[in-house]
Amino acid sequence: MDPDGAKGLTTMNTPTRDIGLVWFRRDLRLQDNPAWSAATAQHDVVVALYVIDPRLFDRAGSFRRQQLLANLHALDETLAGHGGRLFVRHGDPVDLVSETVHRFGVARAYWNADVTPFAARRDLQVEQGLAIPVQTFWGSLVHAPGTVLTAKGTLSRVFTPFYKAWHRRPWDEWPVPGDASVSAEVGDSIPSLEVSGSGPGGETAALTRLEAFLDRVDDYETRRDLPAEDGTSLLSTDLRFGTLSPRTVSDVVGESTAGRTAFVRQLAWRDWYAHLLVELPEFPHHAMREPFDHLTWRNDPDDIAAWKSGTTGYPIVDAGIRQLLATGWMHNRVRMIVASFLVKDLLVDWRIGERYFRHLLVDGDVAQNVGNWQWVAGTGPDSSPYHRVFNPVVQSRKFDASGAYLRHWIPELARLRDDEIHAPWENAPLDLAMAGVELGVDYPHPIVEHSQARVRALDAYAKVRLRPAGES
DNA sequence: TTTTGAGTTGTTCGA
DNA sequence: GTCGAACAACTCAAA
Repeated sequence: MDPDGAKGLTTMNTPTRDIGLVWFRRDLRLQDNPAWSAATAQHDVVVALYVIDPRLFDRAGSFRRQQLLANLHALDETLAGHGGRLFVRHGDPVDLVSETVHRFGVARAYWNADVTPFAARRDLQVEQGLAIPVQTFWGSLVHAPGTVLTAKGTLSRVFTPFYKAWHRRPWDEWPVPGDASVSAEVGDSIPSLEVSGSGPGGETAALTRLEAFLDRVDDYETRRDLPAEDGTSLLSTDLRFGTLSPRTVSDVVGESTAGRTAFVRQLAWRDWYAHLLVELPEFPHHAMREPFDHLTWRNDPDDIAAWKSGTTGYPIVDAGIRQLLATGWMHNRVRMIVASFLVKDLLVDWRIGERYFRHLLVDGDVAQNVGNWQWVAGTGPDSSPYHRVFNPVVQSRKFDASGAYLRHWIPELARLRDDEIHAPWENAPLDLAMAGVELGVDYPHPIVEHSQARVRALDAYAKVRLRPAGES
Protein backbone atom coordinates (compact mmCIF):
# COMPACT_ATOMS: atom_id res chain seq x y z
CA MET A 1 0.00 0.00 0.00
CA ASP A 2 2.79 2.36 0.87
CA PRO A 3 5.97 0.60 -0.19
CA ASP A 4 8.20 3.62 -0.53
CA GLY A 5 6.98 5.45 2.51
CA ALA A 6 7.08 2.43 4.78
CA LYS A 7 10.77 2.00 4.19
CA GLY A 8 11.41 5.75 4.09
CA LEU A 9 13.42 5.27 0.93
CA THR A 10 11.59 7.53 -1.51
CA THR A 11 14.07 9.92 -2.99
CA MET A 12 13.17 13.58 -3.41
CA ASN A 13 13.70 13.54 -7.15
CA THR A 14 11.56 10.55 -8.03
CA PRO A 15 8.17 11.68 -9.36
CA THR A 16 5.56 9.88 -7.32
CA ARG A 17 2.36 9.37 -9.23
CA ASP A 18 0.21 8.40 -6.33
CA ILE A 19 -1.18 10.04 -3.21
CA GLY A 20 0.12 13.29 -1.80
CA LEU A 21 -0.92 15.06 1.40
CA VAL A 22 -1.20 18.81 1.90
CA TRP A 23 -1.36 19.83 5.52
CA PHE A 24 -3.04 23.25 5.57
CA ARG A 25 -2.28 25.61 8.43
CA ARG A 26 -1.95 29.32 7.70
CA ASP A 27 -2.37 29.07 3.95
CA LEU A 28 -6.12 28.48 3.61
CA ARG A 29 -6.28 28.91 -0.15
CA LEU A 30 -5.57 26.97 -3.34
CA GLN A 31 -4.38 29.85 -5.51
CA ASP A 32 -0.74 30.86 -5.34
CA ASN A 33 -0.08 28.25 -2.70
CA PRO A 34 3.28 26.52 -3.33
CA ALA A 35 2.60 23.46 -1.15
CA TRP A 36 -0.73 22.87 -2.85
CA SER A 37 0.76 23.49 -6.31
CA ALA A 38 3.62 21.08 -5.73
CA ALA A 39 1.35 18.33 -4.46
CA THR A 40 -1.19 18.66 -7.26
CA ALA A 41 1.62 18.62 -9.80
CA GLN A 42 3.37 15.57 -8.44
CA HIS A 43 0.55 13.21 -7.49
CA ASP A 44 -2.57 11.69 -8.93
CA VAL A 45 -4.61 12.24 -5.80
CA VAL A 46 -4.18 14.82 -3.08
CA VAL A 47 -5.55 14.69 0.46
CA ALA A 48 -6.25 18.14 1.91
CA LEU A 49 -5.81 17.97 5.69
CA TYR A 50 -6.52 20.51 8.39
CA VAL A 51 -5.91 19.70 12.05
CA ILE A 52 -7.80 21.77 14.60
CA ASP A 53 -5.30 21.85 17.45
CA PRO A 54 -6.97 22.72 20.76
CA ARG A 55 -3.70 24.16 22.05
CA LEU A 56 -4.13 26.93 19.49
CA PHE A 57 -7.86 26.95 18.95
CA ASP A 58 -8.88 27.23 22.59
CA ARG A 59 -6.39 29.99 23.20
CA ALA A 60 -7.61 32.22 20.39
CA GLY A 61 -10.25 34.86 21.03
CA SER A 62 -13.72 34.19 19.71
CA PHE A 63 -13.33 36.35 16.61
CA ARG A 64 -10.22 34.55 15.45
CA ARG A 65 -11.83 31.18 16.17
CA GLN A 66 -14.91 32.10 14.19
CA GLN A 67 -12.84 33.45 11.32
CA LEU A 68 -10.83 30.25 11.22
CA LEU A 69 -14.01 28.18 11.04
CA ALA A 70 -15.43 30.42 8.31
CA ASN A 71 -12.22 29.95 6.34
CA LEU A 72 -12.30 26.18 6.82
CA HIS A 73 -15.89 25.93 5.63
CA ALA A 74 -15.00 28.03 2.61
CA LEU A 75 -11.90 25.96 1.84
CA ASP A 76 -14.05 22.85 2.03
CA GLU A 77 -16.42 24.39 -0.51
CA THR A 78 -13.59 25.39 -2.81
CA LEU A 79 -12.27 21.85 -2.68
CA ALA A 80 -15.76 20.60 -3.48
CA GLY A 81 -15.41 22.57 -6.71
CA HIS A 82 -12.49 20.24 -7.45
CA GLY A 83 -14.60 17.20 -6.60
CA GLY A 84 -13.05 16.77 -3.17
CA ARG A 85 -13.41 17.73 0.48
CA LEU A 86 -11.31 19.07 3.32
CA PHE A 87 -10.24 16.21 5.61
CA VAL A 88 -10.53 17.67 9.11
CA ARG A 89 -9.21 16.24 12.38
CA HIS A 90 -9.34 17.53 15.95
CA GLY A 91 -6.32 16.97 18.18
CA ASP A 92 -2.54 16.91 18.19
CA PRO A 93 -0.98 17.15 14.71
CA VAL A 94 1.94 14.98 15.82
CA ASP A 95 -0.48 12.04 16.01
CA LEU A 96 -3.00 13.04 13.39
CA VAL A 97 -0.77 13.88 10.44
CA SER A 98 0.94 10.52 10.81
CA GLU A 99 -2.42 8.79 11.22
CA THR A 100 -3.72 10.44 8.04
CA VAL A 101 -0.60 9.43 6.12
CA HIS A 102 -1.17 5.79 7.06
CA ARG A 103 -4.89 5.87 6.46
CA PHE A 104 -4.52 7.06 2.87
CA GLY A 105 -1.16 5.50 2.08
CA VAL A 106 0.35 8.88 1.39
CA ALA A 107 3.67 8.93 -0.44
CA ARG A 108 4.75 12.45 0.35
CA ALA A 109 3.56 15.31 2.53
CA TYR A 110 3.61 19.03 1.76
CA TRP A 111 3.08 22.10 3.82
CA ASN A 112 3.94 25.78 4.09
CA ALA A 113 6.24 26.54 6.99
CA ASP A 114 5.41 28.98 9.76
CA VAL A 115 7.79 31.27 11.62
CA THR A 116 6.81 30.84 15.26
CA PRO A 117 9.00 28.76 17.58
CA PHE A 118 5.90 26.73 18.51
CA ALA A 119 5.20 25.87 14.89
CA ALA A 120 8.83 25.09 14.12
CA ARG A 121 9.02 22.66 17.06
CA ARG A 122 5.69 21.07 16.21
CA ASP A 123 6.55 20.66 12.53
CA LEU A 124 9.85 19.03 13.37
CA GLN A 125 8.07 16.53 15.63
CA VAL A 126 5.48 15.83 12.97
CA GLU A 127 8.13 15.30 10.33
CA GLN A 128 10.16 13.01 12.58
CA GLY A 129 7.05 10.93 13.14
CA LEU A 130 6.56 10.35 9.43
CA ALA A 131 8.24 7.64 7.42
CA ILE A 132 7.73 9.53 4.16
CA PRO A 133 9.48 12.56 2.70
CA VAL A 134 8.17 16.01 3.44
CA GLN A 135 8.48 19.05 1.23
CA THR A 136 7.96 22.49 2.76
CA PHE A 137 7.65 25.98 1.32
CA TRP A 138 7.40 29.54 2.63
CA GLY A 139 4.03 30.25 1.08
CA SER A 140 2.96 32.86 3.62
CA LEU A 141 5.76 35.33 2.94
CA VAL A 142 7.04 37.13 -0.13
CA HIS A 143 10.63 36.06 0.54
CA ALA A 144 11.71 33.08 2.59
CA PRO A 145 13.41 33.76 5.94
CA GLY A 146 17.16 33.85 5.57
CA THR A 147 17.10 35.04 1.96
CA VAL A 148 16.98 38.81 2.44
CA LEU A 149 20.45 39.76 3.62
CA THR A 150 22.81 42.68 4.00
CA ALA A 151 26.15 42.85 2.20
CA LYS A 152 27.66 40.97 5.12
CA GLY A 153 25.15 38.18 4.79
CA THR A 154 23.13 39.01 7.91
CA LEU A 155 19.51 39.93 8.51
CA SER A 156 19.42 43.70 8.86
CA ARG A 157 18.41 45.05 12.25
CA VAL A 158 17.37 48.29 10.55
CA PHE A 159 14.34 48.34 8.34
CA THR A 160 15.51 50.49 5.44
CA PRO A 161 18.50 48.33 4.44
CA PHE A 162 16.23 45.29 4.77
CA TYR A 163 13.64 46.95 2.58
CA LYS A 164 16.18 47.78 -0.12
CA ALA A 165 17.44 44.20 -0.18
CA TRP A 166 13.87 42.86 -0.03
CA HIS A 167 12.84 45.03 -2.94
CA ARG A 168 15.90 44.22 -5.04
CA ARG A 169 15.62 40.47 -4.63
CA PRO A 170 13.76 38.53 -7.33
CA TRP A 171 11.12 36.15 -6.07
CA ASP A 172 12.06 32.51 -5.77
CA GLU A 173 9.98 30.44 -8.14
CA TRP A 174 6.95 28.71 -6.73
CA PRO A 175 5.75 25.46 -8.29
CA VAL A 176 3.07 25.46 -10.96
CA PRO A 177 -0.12 23.65 -9.92
CA GLY A 178 -1.07 20.34 -11.52
CA ASP A 179 -4.34 18.55 -12.09
CA ALA A 180 -4.44 15.95 -9.33
CA SER A 181 -7.88 14.95 -8.14
CA VAL A 182 -8.80 15.73 -4.57
CA SER A 183 -9.80 13.10 -2.04
CA ALA A 184 -13.47 13.43 -1.12
CA GLU A 185 -13.25 11.70 2.22
CA VAL A 186 -14.30 13.76 5.23
CA GLY A 187 -12.93 13.29 8.74
CA ASP A 188 -14.22 15.08 11.81
CA SER A 189 -16.76 17.81 11.26
CA ILE A 190 -15.90 21.48 11.19
CA PRO A 191 -17.69 23.16 14.09
CA SER A 192 -20.50 25.35 12.84
CA LEU A 193 -20.27 29.10 12.97
CA GLU A 194 -21.83 31.20 15.64
CA VAL A 195 -24.28 33.73 14.31
CA SER A 196 -22.20 36.83 14.85
CA GLY A 197 -18.58 37.50 14.74
CA SER A 198 -16.70 37.02 11.52
CA GLY A 199 -16.47 38.28 8.00
CA PRO A 200 -17.12 35.99 5.05
CA GLY A 201 -14.37 33.41 4.91
CA GLY A 202 -12.29 31.87 2.19
CA GLU A 203 -10.13 32.94 -0.72
CA THR A 204 -12.96 34.09 -2.99
CA ALA A 205 -14.19 36.57 -0.40
CA ALA A 206 -10.58 37.55 0.23
CA LEU A 207 -9.99 38.30 -3.45
CA THR A 208 -13.14 40.43 -3.42
CA ARG A 209 -11.69 42.38 -0.48
CA LEU A 210 -8.42 42.79 -2.38
CA GLU A 211 -10.34 44.13 -5.39
CA ALA A 212 -12.19 46.56 -3.14
CA PHE A 213 -8.90 47.80 -1.73
CA LEU A 214 -7.73 48.70 -5.23
CA ASP A 215 -10.37 51.44 -5.27
CA ARG A 216 -8.79 52.96 -2.15
CA VAL A 217 -5.10 52.17 -2.42
CA ASP A 218 -4.09 55.34 -4.26
CA ASP A 219 -5.17 57.34 -1.20
CA TYR A 220 -3.48 54.90 1.14
CA GLU A 221 -0.75 57.29 2.29
CA THR A 222 -3.15 59.94 3.53
CA ARG A 223 -6.20 57.94 4.56
CA ARG A 224 -4.49 55.01 6.27
CA ASP A 225 -4.14 57.09 9.43
CA LEU A 226 -7.79 58.06 9.79
CA PRO A 227 -9.54 55.53 12.04
CA ALA A 228 -13.03 56.69 11.08
CA GLU A 229 -12.41 55.72 7.45
CA ASP A 230 -11.57 52.52 5.60
CA GLY A 231 -8.21 53.89 4.52
CA THR A 232 -6.16 50.82 5.41
CA SER A 233 -6.13 47.66 3.33
CA LEU A 234 -8.39 45.67 5.69
CA LEU A 235 -6.42 42.63 4.49
CA SER A 236 -4.52 41.77 7.69
CA THR A 237 -6.85 38.90 8.54
CA ASP A 238 -6.58 37.40 5.07
CA LEU A 239 -2.81 37.56 5.29
CA ARG A 240 -2.98 36.07 8.78
CA PHE A 241 -4.93 33.02 7.62
CA GLY A 242 -3.37 32.84 4.19
CA THR A 243 -6.67 33.25 2.38
CA LEU A 244 -4.54 35.68 0.40
CA SER A 245 -0.97 35.10 -0.69
CA PRO A 246 1.24 38.12 0.04
CA ARG A 247 2.69 37.67 -3.44
CA THR A 248 -0.74 37.90 -5.02
CA VAL A 249 -1.43 41.02 -2.99
CA SER A 250 1.89 42.58 -3.98
CA ASP A 251 1.39 41.64 -7.63
CA VAL A 252 -2.14 42.95 -7.89
CA VAL A 253 -1.39 46.22 -6.07
CA GLY A 254 1.86 46.95 -7.87
CA GLU A 255 3.90 50.11 -7.35
CA SER A 256 2.52 52.47 -9.98
CA THR A 257 1.55 55.20 -7.49
CA ALA A 258 2.90 56.52 -4.21
CA GLY A 259 0.00 54.95 -2.32
CA ARG A 260 0.68 51.56 -3.84
CA THR A 261 4.39 51.75 -3.11
CA ALA A 262 3.65 52.73 0.48
CA PHE A 263 1.40 49.72 0.85
CA VAL A 264 3.83 47.21 -0.65
CA ARG A 265 6.41 48.59 1.75
CA GLN A 266 4.12 47.39 4.54
CA LEU A 267 4.38 43.88 3.13
CA ALA A 268 8.14 44.22 3.50
CA TRP A 269 7.62 45.11 7.16
CA ARG A 270 5.55 41.99 7.50
CA ASP A 271 8.33 39.85 6.03
CA TRP A 272 10.91 41.60 8.18
CA TYR A 273 9.17 40.86 11.47
CA ALA A 274 8.65 37.26 10.37
CA HIS A 275 12.31 36.86 9.42
CA LEU A 276 13.36 38.39 12.74
CA LEU A 277 11.26 35.90 14.68
CA VAL A 278 12.88 32.98 12.87
CA GLU A 279 16.30 34.29 13.77
CA LEU A 280 15.35 35.35 17.31
CA PRO A 281 12.98 32.83 18.92
CA GLU A 282 13.14 34.92 22.12
CA PHE A 283 11.59 37.90 20.31
CA PRO A 284 8.18 37.41 22.02
CA HIS A 285 9.73 37.10 25.47
CA HIS A 286 12.60 39.56 25.65
CA ALA A 287 13.40 43.05 24.47
CA MET A 288 15.47 42.88 21.34
CA ARG A 289 17.71 45.46 22.91
CA GLU A 290 18.68 43.76 26.13
CA PRO A 291 18.92 46.76 28.50
CA PHE A 292 15.19 47.35 28.20
CA ASP A 293 14.49 44.04 29.87
CA HIS A 294 15.63 45.82 33.05
CA LEU A 295 13.06 48.59 32.83
CA THR A 296 11.17 49.04 36.06
CA TRP A 297 7.56 48.62 35.00
CA ARG A 298 4.83 49.75 37.33
CA ASN A 299 2.33 47.10 36.19
CA ASP A 300 -0.38 48.59 38.40
CA PRO A 301 -3.30 46.10 38.37
CA ASP A 302 -5.95 48.84 38.40
CA ASP A 303 -4.29 50.60 35.47
CA ILE A 304 -4.07 47.35 33.54
CA ALA A 305 -7.72 46.55 34.24
CA ALA A 306 -8.83 50.01 33.11
CA TRP A 307 -6.80 49.74 29.92
CA LYS A 308 -8.13 46.26 29.15
CA SER A 309 -11.73 47.33 29.64
CA GLY A 310 -11.56 50.63 27.79
CA THR A 311 -12.13 52.82 30.84
CA THR A 312 -8.94 54.90 31.07
CA GLY A 313 -10.77 58.18 30.60
CA TYR A 314 -8.80 58.89 27.40
CA PRO A 315 -11.42 58.61 24.65
CA ILE A 316 -9.12 57.56 21.81
CA VAL A 317 -7.59 54.81 23.96
CA ASP A 318 -10.95 53.57 25.20
CA ALA A 319 -12.48 53.72 21.73
CA GLY A 320 -9.69 51.53 20.39
CA ILE A 321 -10.06 48.91 23.09
CA ARG A 322 -13.83 48.91 22.65
CA GLN A 323 -13.45 48.42 18.92
CA LEU A 324 -11.13 45.49 19.66
CA LEU A 325 -13.51 43.92 22.15
CA ALA A 326 -16.54 44.41 19.91
CA THR A 327 -15.04 43.37 16.57
CA GLY A 328 -11.70 41.62 17.15
CA TRP A 329 -9.97 44.30 15.13
CA MET A 330 -8.51 47.73 15.76
CA HIS A 331 -7.40 50.41 13.33
CA ASN A 332 -3.61 50.47 12.98
CA ARG A 333 -3.13 54.10 14.01
CA VAL A 334 -5.22 53.47 17.11
CA ARG A 335 -3.23 50.32 17.90
CA MET A 336 -0.13 52.49 18.17
CA ILE A 337 -1.84 55.06 20.39
CA VAL A 338 -3.38 52.41 22.63
CA ALA A 339 -0.09 50.50 22.90
CA SER A 340 1.94 53.61 23.59
CA PHE A 341 -0.51 54.59 26.32
CA LEU A 342 -0.12 51.26 28.10
CA VAL A 343 3.66 51.13 27.85
CA LYS A 344 4.60 54.78 28.28
CA ASP A 345 1.75 56.48 30.15
CA LEU A 346 1.00 53.56 32.46
CA LEU A 347 4.50 52.04 32.42
CA VAL A 348 3.14 48.54 31.91
CA ASP A 349 5.37 45.83 30.47
CA TRP A 350 4.80 45.66 26.71
CA ARG A 351 4.46 41.86 26.95
CA ILE A 352 1.21 42.22 28.90
CA GLY A 353 -0.32 44.32 26.15
CA GLU A 354 1.11 42.11 23.46
CA ARG A 355 -0.51 39.01 24.94
CA TYR A 356 -3.84 40.77 25.28
CA PHE A 357 -3.83 41.94 21.67
CA ARG A 358 -2.66 38.58 20.42
CA HIS A 359 -5.49 36.82 22.18
CA LEU A 360 -8.25 39.11 20.95
CA LEU A 361 -7.16 40.18 17.48
CA VAL A 362 -8.81 38.36 14.60
CA ASP A 363 -5.56 38.99 12.71
CA GLY A 364 -3.44 38.10 15.76
CA ASP A 365 -0.04 36.96 14.55
CA VAL A 366 2.92 36.43 16.86
CA ALA A 367 5.62 37.92 14.66
CA GLN A 368 3.62 40.97 13.62
CA ASN A 369 2.18 41.65 17.03
CA VAL A 370 5.46 41.28 18.88
CA GLY A 371 7.35 43.30 16.29
CA ASN A 372 4.93 46.18 16.48
CA TRP A 373 4.68 46.15 20.28
CA GLN A 374 8.45 46.17 20.63
CA TRP A 375 8.59 49.00 18.16
CA VAL A 376 6.09 51.07 20.12
CA ALA A 377 7.83 50.25 23.39
CA GLY A 378 11.13 51.33 21.89
CA THR A 379 12.68 48.02 22.91
CA GLY A 380 12.74 46.48 19.48
CA PRO A 381 14.54 46.61 16.19
CA ASP A 382 15.39 50.04 14.78
CA SER A 383 16.32 52.75 17.17
CA SER A 384 13.51 55.23 17.32
CA PRO A 385 14.19 58.00 19.81
CA TYR A 386 13.12 56.91 23.27
CA HIS A 387 11.59 60.28 24.07
CA ARG A 388 8.96 59.73 21.40
CA VAL A 389 5.82 59.42 23.51
CA PHE A 390 2.46 59.62 21.79
CA ASN A 391 0.16 62.28 23.21
CA PRO A 392 -3.27 60.60 23.09
CA VAL A 393 -5.13 63.90 22.85
CA VAL A 394 -2.94 65.36 20.12
CA GLN A 395 -3.18 62.10 18.15
CA SER A 396 -6.93 62.05 18.58
CA ARG A 397 -7.38 65.64 17.37
CA LYS A 398 -5.03 65.06 14.47
CA PHE A 399 -6.41 61.79 13.12
CA ASP A 400 -10.04 61.89 14.25
CA ALA A 401 -10.64 65.63 14.03
CA SER A 402 -14.40 65.32 13.64
CA GLY A 403 -14.63 62.82 16.49
CA ALA A 404 -16.54 60.39 14.27
CA TYR A 405 -14.51 57.40 15.44
CA LEU A 406 -14.85 58.40 19.11
CA ARG A 407 -18.62 58.92 18.86
CA HIS A 408 -19.08 55.54 17.25
CA TRP A 409 -17.29 53.64 20.00
CA ILE A 410 -18.08 55.87 22.97
CA PRO A 411 -21.70 56.88 22.48
CA GLU A 412 -21.90 58.34 25.98
CA LEU A 413 -19.66 61.16 24.72
CA ALA A 414 -21.44 61.60 21.41
CA ARG A 415 -23.07 64.89 22.27
CA LEU A 416 -19.80 66.66 23.04
CA ARG A 417 -18.63 69.07 20.35
CA ASP A 418 -15.90 68.10 17.90
CA ASP A 419 -13.28 70.06 19.80
CA GLU A 420 -14.49 68.92 23.22
CA ILE A 421 -14.73 65.20 22.76
CA HIS A 422 -11.01 64.37 22.65
CA ALA A 423 -10.40 65.47 26.25
CA PRO A 424 -13.65 65.53 28.22
CA TRP A 425 -11.96 66.60 31.47
CA GLU A 426 -10.89 69.88 29.88
CA ASN A 427 -14.48 71.02 29.55
CA ALA A 428 -16.40 73.11 32.02
CA PRO A 429 -18.85 71.04 34.10
CA LEU A 430 -21.71 73.02 32.60
CA ASP A 431 -20.69 72.15 29.04
CA LEU A 432 -20.36 68.51 30.07
CA ALA A 433 -23.78 68.59 31.72
CA MET A 434 -25.34 70.04 28.60
CA ALA A 435 -23.92 67.11 26.65
CA GLY A 436 -25.32 64.72 29.23
CA VAL A 437 -21.92 63.75 30.62
CA GLU A 438 -20.94 63.63 34.27
CA LEU A 439 -17.32 62.60 34.63
CA GLY A 440 -16.88 59.71 37.03
CA VAL A 441 -20.47 58.64 36.40
CA ASP A 442 -21.13 58.41 32.67
CA TYR A 443 -17.48 58.29 31.64
CA PRO A 444 -14.34 57.91 33.78
CA HIS A 445 -11.95 60.60 34.88
CA PRO A 446 -8.55 60.11 33.20
CA ILE A 447 -6.52 57.60 35.23
CA VAL A 448 -3.27 59.48 34.63
CA GLU A 449 -2.31 62.98 33.64
CA HIS A 450 -0.47 62.64 30.37
CA SER A 451 2.22 65.30 30.75
CA GLN A 452 3.21 63.90 34.15
CA ALA A 453 3.07 60.33 32.87
CA ARG A 454 5.27 61.35 29.97
CA VAL A 455 7.97 62.68 32.28
CA ARG A 456 7.68 59.55 34.41
CA ALA A 457 8.19 57.35 31.34
CA LEU A 458 11.16 59.37 30.12
CA ASP A 459 12.76 59.02 33.55
CA ALA A 460 12.22 55.26 33.63
CA TYR A 461 13.64 54.83 30.14
CA ALA A 462 16.57 57.14 30.86
CA LYS A 463 17.52 55.06 33.89
CA VAL A 464 17.79 51.96 31.76
CA ARG A 465 19.78 53.71 29.12
CA LEU A 466 22.35 54.97 31.62
CA ARG A 467 22.62 51.68 33.48
CA PRO A 468 26.25 50.48 33.45
CA ALA A 469 26.71 47.20 31.62
CA GLY A 470 26.44 44.13 33.81
CA GLU A 471 24.41 45.69 36.60
CA SER A 472 21.30 43.68 37.30
C1' DT B 1 39.61 49.05 10.56
C1' DT B 2 37.60 53.26 10.75
C1' DT B 3 34.39 56.50 9.59
C1' DT B 4 30.17 58.20 8.14
C1' DG B 5 25.41 58.61 7.76
C1' DA B 6 20.90 57.26 8.63
C1' DG B 7 17.13 55.84 11.32
C1' DT B 8 8.00 54.35 9.91
C1' DT B 9 4.46 56.21 12.32
C1' DG B 10 6.21 62.29 17.65
C1' DT B 11 5.98 66.26 20.85
C1' DT B 12 7.11 70.55 22.57
C1' DC B 13 8.98 74.96 22.60
C1' DG B 14 10.11 79.30 20.95
C1' DA B 15 10.51 82.40 17.13
C1' DG C 1 -1.54 79.53 13.09
C1' DT C 2 3.12 77.90 11.07
C1' DC C 3 7.80 76.47 11.13
C1' DG C 4 12.22 74.60 12.49
C1' DA C 5 14.95 72.90 16.03
C1' DA C 6 15.73 70.19 20.02
C1' DC C 7 14.96 66.10 22.22
C1' DA C 8 20.15 62.51 23.34
C1' DA C 9 22.65 59.15 22.30
C1' DC C 10 23.07 54.76 19.98
C1' DT C 11 23.11 51.02 16.81
C1' DC C 12 23.66 49.35 12.58
C1' DA C 13 24.88 49.14 7.63
C1' DA C 14 27.82 50.38 4.26
C1' DA C 15 31.48 52.89 2.25
